[in-house]
Amino acid sequence: MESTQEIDLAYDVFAKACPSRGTLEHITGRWGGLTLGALHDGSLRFNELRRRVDGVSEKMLSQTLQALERDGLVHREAQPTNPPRVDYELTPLGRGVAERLIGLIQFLEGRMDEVLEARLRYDETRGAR
Amino acid sequence: MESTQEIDLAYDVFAKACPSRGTLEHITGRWGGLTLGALHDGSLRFNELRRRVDGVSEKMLSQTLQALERDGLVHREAQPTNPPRVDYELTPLGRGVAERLIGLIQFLEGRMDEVLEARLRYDETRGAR
DNA sequence: CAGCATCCAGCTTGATACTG
DNA sequence: CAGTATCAAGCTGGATGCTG
Repeated sequence: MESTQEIDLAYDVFAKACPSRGTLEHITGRWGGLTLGALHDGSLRFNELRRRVDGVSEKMLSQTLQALERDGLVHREAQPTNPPRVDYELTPLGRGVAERLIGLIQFLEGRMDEVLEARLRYDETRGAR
Repeated sequence: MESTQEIDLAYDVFAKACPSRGTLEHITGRWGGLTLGALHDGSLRFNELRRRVDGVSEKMLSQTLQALERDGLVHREAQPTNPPRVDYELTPLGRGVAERLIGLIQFLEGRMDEVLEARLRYDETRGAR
């Protein structure tokens, strides 16, 4: 198990020591944001989540959920039934993070026309090879 | 030059097609956020940026800046002097993104005590092996 | 169903060397 | 100074097979 590797290199965010760096990577990483987004609508079971975060492998979903749970952003509720049932939901902290992340995403989506336009200009200028 | 690979797999953010996905990765990626953060304080030259975003290689900084410029988040101003002088600064769009990103980061930093506490609890419970 | 362990391909990154 | 080109190494993530 090499999940929680916590590399945490020697750089930081704004020239200040940044202990949140690791957590931030769990949030903004490949699957973290998608997972938080999916859970923002409500509690979900493992395989529901897997379908919701389309494209994630069970390995990555598992790793992602463990990281988020460890950081206190997601709560894991396991019923010892058979077959097992495990529900995941955002903690209050996780909701705060998810909302801000969604805010960023929606801001961006609202301006994608600007982005696309900028890309066209850029590609015309330099993409000319 | 393999920079703008734009893989853009078949998944999306909230079960909706998500064209902003690529840009979001530039923003939240390894160096994108750091770079936006550094530029939030004002215009910087390449090597100033390199020192500010401590740990970044010139290759990665170059790639990151190109991606952000292409997305219209960063403006590049090159003086054809000798030695050359190139200044980078956020565009209005970039500032909007940077502010939201910083908001997220500061929210997180303000609650790192909760995160750290959650980790302790988690490690006690499961880290017990 | 809900995961864990292993294998390994390929992308990402960092070092290094070079250009204008 | 401001990059580009090339290359090796290492981590990331997907596929697969197995457990409870």
